[in-house]
Amino acid sequence: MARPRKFDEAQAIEAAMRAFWALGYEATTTQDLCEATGLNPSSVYNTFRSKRDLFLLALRRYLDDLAGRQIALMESAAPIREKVGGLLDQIIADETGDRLGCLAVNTAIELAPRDAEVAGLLARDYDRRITAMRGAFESARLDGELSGDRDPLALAHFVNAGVAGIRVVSRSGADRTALRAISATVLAAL
Amino acid sequence: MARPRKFDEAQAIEAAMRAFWALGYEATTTQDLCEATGLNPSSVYNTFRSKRDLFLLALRRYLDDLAGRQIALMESAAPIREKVGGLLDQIIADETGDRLGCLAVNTAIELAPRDAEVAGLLARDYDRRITAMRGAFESARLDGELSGDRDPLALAHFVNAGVAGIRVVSRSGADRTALRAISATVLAAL
DNA sequence: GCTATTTTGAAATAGACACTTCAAAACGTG
DNA sequence: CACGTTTTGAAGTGTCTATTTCAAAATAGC
Repeated sequence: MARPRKFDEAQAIEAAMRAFWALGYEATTTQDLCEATGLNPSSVYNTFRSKRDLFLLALRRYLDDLAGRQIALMESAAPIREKVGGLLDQIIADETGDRLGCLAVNTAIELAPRDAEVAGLLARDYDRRITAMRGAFESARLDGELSGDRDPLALAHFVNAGVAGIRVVSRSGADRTALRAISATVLAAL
Repeated sequence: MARPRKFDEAQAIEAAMRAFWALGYEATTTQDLCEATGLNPSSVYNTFRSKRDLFLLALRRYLDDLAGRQIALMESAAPIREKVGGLLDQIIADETGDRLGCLAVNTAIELAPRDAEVAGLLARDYDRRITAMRGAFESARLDGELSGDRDPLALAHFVNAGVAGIRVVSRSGADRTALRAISATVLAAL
């Protein structure tokens, strides 16, 4: 019926995602995107319409992945302090290893204030993660792992802010020791 | 001796600071800077050499201001929980009021990963604020406001991450109630 | 194997962006 | 008041950026 594509759309979105992730939205040029995906501009624009539309696809993919993994962790059978500790360890490994950081945090800062659609995607993702984490804190309270007077929703927001805070201060020059101190203090506050 | 300037350099830096603050480094154009400062491009470039140099001046100014206010608060005579509570209240007012956010956080995310000089400025500022806050926690321990087994440096890093975390989750869609829950949990953890 | 339809590659385009040029203007000083 | 020097405004400059164009290429169905 027509000439078939040479490339895999999902793979291209993932490549674009990595480019946006590493460079930020504004600093990523169409040339960067073409090099990352291995595509010609005409293919990129024929398939994805615009840089912004491609970014939205990449962001959606990133957020689904992120929320998926966090929700799985929160719904697992481990004790609550192990779940939260595992999450924090993951963030620290992330920030001290490849130093890529987090596309959700980057986007919340760079783009959300002036792009309502982006802000909406982030808010939806935040809600999903908060809901899963609140569920985990509620179960923990029922299991007696947590004192009954703690508010699961407040704790979920608190841990989430801890995660975001670690990411930011890591980029402000805090070293691994500092990040571990923060993580330990967050855990001790549960 | 020569034609005098029509404008005040410090005022121009402050205007530029506000533009970078609201829009981010990449998204702020030379035209934005000219409009914000009320200057002709030739005056901007004659005075400040480049967009990046002007940004560095604006960032320095912002960080000095920020650190100055935080250090003054930490060195004040109030009880430690009042100091930290006041700081957190300020952040929440900031994020729910004019919604401008924080240039230091924005820059740590957008620019620091690919600009060593910027990263250096942020690291220096982070150190100053941590030092002042650690001092406040140390005094509080001596005054018996804080149990003796708490590590003042760890607490300083923790509160700082809490501040940054509140700013990020606020931009991810968290509402005022959520921010207050985070603030309360941080305070309760001291 | 022709046709209709879509993709691809190379080249182009229009506008924006960071920055410059240069002559006229505006002083302090001698 | 004229000189030396710097600033200013208007108008550029070259480069980059997002996006488009268009003809050639590649298929599936007839």
